[in-house]
Amino acid sequence: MSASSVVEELRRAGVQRGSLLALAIFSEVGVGFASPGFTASVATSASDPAALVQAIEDELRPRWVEWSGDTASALVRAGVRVATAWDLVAVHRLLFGGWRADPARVWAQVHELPLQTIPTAGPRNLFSLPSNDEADPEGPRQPDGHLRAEWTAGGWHTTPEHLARWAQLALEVAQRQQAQLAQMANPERAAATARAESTAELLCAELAVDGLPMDRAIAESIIGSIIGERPRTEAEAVSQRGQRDGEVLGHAPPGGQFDLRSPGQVKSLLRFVGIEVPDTRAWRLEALRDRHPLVEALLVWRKAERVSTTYGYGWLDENLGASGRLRGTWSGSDGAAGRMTASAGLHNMPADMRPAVVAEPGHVFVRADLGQIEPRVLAAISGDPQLARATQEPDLYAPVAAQLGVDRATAKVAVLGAMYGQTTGHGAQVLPRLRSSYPVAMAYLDAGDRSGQASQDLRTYGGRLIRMGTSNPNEVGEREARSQEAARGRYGRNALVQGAAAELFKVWAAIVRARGSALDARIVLCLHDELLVHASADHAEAAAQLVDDALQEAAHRWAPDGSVRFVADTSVIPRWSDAKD
DNA sequence: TGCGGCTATTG
DNA sequence: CACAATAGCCGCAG
Repeated sequence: MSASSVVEELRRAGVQRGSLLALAIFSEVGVGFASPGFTASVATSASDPAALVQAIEDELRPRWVEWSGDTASALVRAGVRVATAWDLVAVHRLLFGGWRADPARVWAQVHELPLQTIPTAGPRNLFSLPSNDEADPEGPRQPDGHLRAEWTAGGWHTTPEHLARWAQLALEVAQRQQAQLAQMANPERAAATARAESTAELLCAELAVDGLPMDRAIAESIIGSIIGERPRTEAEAVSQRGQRDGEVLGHAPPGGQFDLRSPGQVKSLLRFVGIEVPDTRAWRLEALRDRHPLVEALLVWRKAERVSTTYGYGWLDENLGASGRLRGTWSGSDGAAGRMTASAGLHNMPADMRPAVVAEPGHVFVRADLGQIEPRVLAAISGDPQLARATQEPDLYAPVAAQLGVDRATAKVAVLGAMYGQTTGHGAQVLPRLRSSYPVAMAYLDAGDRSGQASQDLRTYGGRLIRMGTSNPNEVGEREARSQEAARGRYGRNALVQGAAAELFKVWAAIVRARGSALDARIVLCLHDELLVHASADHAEAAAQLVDDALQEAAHRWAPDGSVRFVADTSVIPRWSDAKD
């Protein structure tokens, strides 16, 4: 079947820009499509699945319904980047919270079926229940409504017809998800979040394939300056290690046997030289630098050990490809509040390594980071008019400090402390003034705190469910229980802010991704409040403008009332580490 | 072998 | 060491 005839059939079936078109693709077998009232499948032997998807994208630009980011990854690897998607896993996590989102679970929860009765995989023809579809006893549904284990276990997609059925099921899930989103407190906003979260999955698939441009020679020279040349043999590695250890142990009295990698033994070692500490964390040792030369040596050792074990030659070998791209796995909505996460050190690369992140020849980075995103987000989601007024200033903490009658540093720790749930220290002393100046914002945070303490689930501004796990009061003592309750309160309080910030960030990233494709400007790193865009030097200014414009558009779409201002610090630089402006 | 504790790195 | 994350090694239980 030719690509053009498939496109024509889909067009006749009413598929157009933005309409749901479910996709199931398995390159060895073929591809299945499903839209309302229309299903099709094409075998790989008859047509290249990726080329077919590309043709449909070019002609119709539907919103592709995909079971998960795996589909997007397969497409990107095949060179196809679609504009929009409806990612069932991403929307499932939005609706129901949590992390687990295998097809059987996604299906069950959206159909309000009990999770306990999800069938577990078994031998194919043993104990398998008949389908509840009499016309199709081999079909995917059991009489109890669950998907049959054979259909969810994987490895079954052996024919194009199976893929078409799988696409049909995806479409049904998407429609049910949309119906559930429509019942939420703010249906339009929840649907918008679902679309942005789905697009984030597309972006994650692209980030994983594209990687972060990194100069291996520079990276190796930075590593070399901290831990020395790359060892050529195992013996050399052992000797280098021993030498590093010796630099510290040389300050200790002779005869002792201490493993510097064991916190307990480091504590003993410090006691040997007359220093007693409850733990050996760097910030604590920092203050004791002058007490004994061993402390300084230990701090230097720790830094080198970190590079040696985590961000050293092994790290480069494992994650930096021959093409000069650092690649990790990306997750679009991870953890407590749905932030993006990445492996391979992409989110926690030491600042010392960042000079090695260099744009390719003829290219630059557009680096943009959001200023004070969390308090600005708090102003928006809580609707606090006084805090919203403060966001009009480029430095939000200046008007807050004036309002509270304290210096800027105090205002900052107070605001951050309020969002984190801090109850002691310098910032907390200003809490009463914060409450009287910004009562709406503070009430919003307190409500999140109370829900958390009571183990009641929360929803973010964009509609993401924050599940509050219930603890077992019988298993812990009274004091421990109270401390856990307080921790849940801080968790709930912060998840509302952090989660909403993640939602705004993804809307921003999605717009940059969409607008940037025309300039061939590509996002190569997402870092919670920072975007790194790799662009041709010829289009540097246009790309920078695009990133700034995208933020204003994102803010307008995400919080249309417009009372809160969002600001980005944007610069065009050859290296990630280069100074702003 | 798996897991909690400790530590360091980042936003 | 407030909130979140990834990741390595040690020590201990099974």
